[in-house]
Order: sequence, then structure tokens, then C-alpha cells
Amino acid sequence: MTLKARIMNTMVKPTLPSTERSLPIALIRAREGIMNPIREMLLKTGITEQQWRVLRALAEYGRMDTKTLAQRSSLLFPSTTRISTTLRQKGFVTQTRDDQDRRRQFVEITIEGQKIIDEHTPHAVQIVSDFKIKLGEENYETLLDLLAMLDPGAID
Amino acid sequence: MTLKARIMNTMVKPTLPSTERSLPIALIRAREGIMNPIREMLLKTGITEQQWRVLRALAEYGRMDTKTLAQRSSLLFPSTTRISTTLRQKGFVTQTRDDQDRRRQFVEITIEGQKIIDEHTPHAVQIVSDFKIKLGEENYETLLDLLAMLDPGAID
DNA sequence: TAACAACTATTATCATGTTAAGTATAATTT
DNA sequence: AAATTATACTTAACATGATAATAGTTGTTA
Repeated sequence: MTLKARIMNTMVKPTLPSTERSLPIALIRAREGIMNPIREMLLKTGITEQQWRVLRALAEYGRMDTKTLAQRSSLLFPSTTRISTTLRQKGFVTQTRDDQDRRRQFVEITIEGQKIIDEHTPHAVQIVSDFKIKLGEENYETLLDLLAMLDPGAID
Repeated sequence: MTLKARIMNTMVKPTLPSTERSLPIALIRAREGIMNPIREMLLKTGITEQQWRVLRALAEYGRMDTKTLAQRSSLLFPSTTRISTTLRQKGFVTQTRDDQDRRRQFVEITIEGQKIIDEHTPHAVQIVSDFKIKLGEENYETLLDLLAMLDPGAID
């Protein structure tokens, strides 16, 4: 697109913000920045970022059904099913049917799964801490608050 | 995990923030909130969110090579290759080799591709505008600035 | 100029995102 | 109780994310 055409567009039509100032893209890039060191850490564990999220949720809240697990891990339901299966094969979780409601599937972290969390939590804490320092404590909290306002699951 | 075990953990070991206060997860959830209406809009176009990003970059900056396109679209290189192929098959872009450097592949938006952008930009502008209202103009700009601080590609 | 390294792009592989369809069980209605 | 509806989960299909391996081209150096 020529410069002239771009200027014309700006004058006569509603235009999107430049991709440099686009909120969805800013979210993607920020996530990249955060996840790079975390992914680096996870390389040694042999599990993925999403599998780490599932194990963390299970470690924090204990045994739960797949639906709840999906919500707590911010994963889609089908992804959660697949990841649970993978983690079971790796020996990091167990799956059991609910006898009261046989549709329900409970997932629970194993000793081995908990070990993964325990062994890497200090490093993960360090990574989070580095970002707090980079942004400043106040900015960090502000950012979390602003992001929460966009969360579709949040109780407005 | 029992309550007692959780309390013990908190006392003796470094702990991660609750998933409720985790920055990576907050970024995912915020993105979900933003992308829901955008994906809804894109349903009518038959293209995906990533394909939309590629077309937008091409519309804004004009013809460019795949590497630059990947950066401008915030996509991985291999993803960009695949998406360019898909978009070419749909008739929304053209691909040409650079005669000066035959490694390089140029991608350019077609009239049909530009039409997709033009037809849906007003709706996209409306969606962005809604979020600005929801957050407030000042918060919106603050959020973009804070996110930019996490962007690994940003010039600190 | 031949060997080597660097660069651009493509392809491969596995995991996940996303939507839709399907299955089994439970709850509700008639 | 049979039919219907709703729920929890699973599977399928296609696109993308992420990493690694490969191919073709250009640049550099011995």
C-alpha cells in the first residue's frame, strides 16, 4: 500500500490501531517475553508449559474433576483430557471415576508429579521475582489488576 | 493436598503465586477475553485469527519477505510459511521469489485479501473501542505500556 | 575456487488451540 | 417407566505453537 493510499485511508475510513499498538498482539508479545525463561526451565523437566499448569493446579487445589481442572488451568476441555492422559502415562497423575456420578473423572497428582513441582518451584519463583523487579512491584500489581479486568471468567 | 500440608509449604518453602495471581495465566485469560469477540467476527470471513494478523500486516506495511512478515505478525517462522501457503491457495496473497536473493520469498496481499480487511475493519474497530470504554482510555494506554515492557523484541 | 559458514525458507514431528460431533451417564419431563 | 434433555467427558479434524532437521542460496575464507 502506498503512503498516499494509507493517508487517504486514515482520513476517510475507521482504521485499526497499528499492529504496534494492538492490544491482542501486545498480549501475545508480552506472553512470549514471560514464557521464554519459563519454557527454558521446563526443558529440563520434559513436560510442557500446559502440563506444568495442570500439575500446579493439582498441587495447589488437590484432586478435582476434569471440568474444574480445565478452568483452574485455563485450558480448554479437550486439551485437558489429552494432557491428563499424557500425564497419567508419564506417571505424574492418576485418574479415577467418581462412583457417585460415573460421568465424572477425578484427576490427582502423584508423588512423582509433586516431585516435579517441588524441584522446580524455586527456579520458577526466581523467574517471577525477576519480572517483578523489571517492572517494579507497583507496576506489576497494576498490570495484574488491568489484565483481570479483561478476564472473561472474572466476577465483574 | 491437605490444608495442613499447604500451610506447612507456605512456611518453609518458596512458593509460586496462586494461579489466581500468576502473570502468565493472567495474560492467557486476558487474551481469551479480547479474542472471543474477534474470533466471533472472523467466523464470517472463513479465516483464522493468525491469518487475519498476516493480512493486516501486509495491508499496513505492503509487500515483504517471510522473515519480516513473521516478525510483524508475531508468528513463528514455520507458522508463517504454512499460513502464507494457505492464504495463497485462498487467493488472498501472492508469493514471488526475490531475483536478487533467490532464498528470499516475497509475500503480497491481493485485491481479494484487501477486501477481507476493508470489509471487517469497522467491526474490528468497534471491538477495540468497546474494550477501551470498558477499561477507560487511561487504563488502556497504561496496559499497553506495561505490556510493551515485557515484549522481548522491544528496544528497552 | 573449493570448503566452510551463514542465511532464508521449508518440512517434519509432536503438543495444544479451537470447533464440532459423538458417547455414556444422570436428571427431568411426560 | 419411557422419552427427552442436560451434563461430563471423549474423540475427531484442522490450524497453529514450538523445536529440530533439512534444502537451497549466498557470503566468506583458506
